[in-house]
Amino acid sequence: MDKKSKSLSKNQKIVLDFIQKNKKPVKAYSILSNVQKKGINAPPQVYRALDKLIKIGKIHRVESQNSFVACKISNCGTPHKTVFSICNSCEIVSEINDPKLFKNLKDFRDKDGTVFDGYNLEFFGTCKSCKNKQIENTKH
Amino acid sequence: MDKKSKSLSKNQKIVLDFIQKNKKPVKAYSILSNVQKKGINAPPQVYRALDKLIKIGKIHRVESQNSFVACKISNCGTPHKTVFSICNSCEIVSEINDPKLFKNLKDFRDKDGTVFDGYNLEFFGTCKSCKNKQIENTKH
DNA sequence: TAAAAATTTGTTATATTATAACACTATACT
DNA sequence: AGTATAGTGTTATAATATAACAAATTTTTA
Repeated sequence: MDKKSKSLSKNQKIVLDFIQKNKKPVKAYSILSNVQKKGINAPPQVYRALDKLIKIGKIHRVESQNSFVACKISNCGTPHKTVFSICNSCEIVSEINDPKLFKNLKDFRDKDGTVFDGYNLEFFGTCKSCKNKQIENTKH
Repeated sequence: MDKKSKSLSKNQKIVLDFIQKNKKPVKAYSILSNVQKKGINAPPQVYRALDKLIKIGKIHRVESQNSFVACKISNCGTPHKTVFSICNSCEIVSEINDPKLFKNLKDFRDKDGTVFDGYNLEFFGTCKSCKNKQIENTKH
């Protein structure tokens, strides 16, 4: 079907599997401690798998958190073109899929007319659920 | 004049001064080793100054590089509303000041209608000077 | 299909980035 | 003057990431 998808190696599968099971982004050393029972012993094994998974677009790095999250955009396959919203309170991260915004970013040129290969955009705010909790805590 | 500007402390001035002298973003430990002669001895002193300078918008953190750069937008005073272009080759970083893009980002709402407090956008590409060098190296 | 090339693995050690905790000092506020 | 707030200096350590090397595996291609 998908010509691009060379099958992943053992460690890459293990790491991807763990990341995909998590709703929130996960940290490298959290991945490590959670997959040690599967035979991954040391940081380089995790970081190598992460590098590869990022390169093929299966996961993204959340720069402001040093954490990693599965790509939610069906087989986007594009690393380094990412938009996230991040809750300052619970730190949950959602990948944003907004065609109009994508177009704005894709079409952006700087003053020199430079065309960019990629971008990373992180929005910060308070998610709905956390906002509701804050309101709850106010009335007492 | 500017009611907001409480004067900076000694360490904050030293750190800001060093960052402003550099065209490229600087790393925390590079700051440290460069200001030791001025009496800053340990990482926490640097990181505290960085935190404060970020909070008041004098500098910004370049998330993908773990580095710090002076704000180029005259007294923008707004932390966490940043747009950078980053050269993949020489790693030079320019702060982008594009009103139309700012408006797009400011006005952006996610599906839930969440309003965001801030954002960080990093564009990646090859700067003009590096592109020219690459062309130079091709013809031989 | 055998040899060469490229990728992945496992491992140890170490580099880099960042914060916790504590006692103390300076500055601003009323 | 007294208290609150912010900043300092210090030691120790936590958290994140990579270098380097030998071996095994998979992919390519001749």
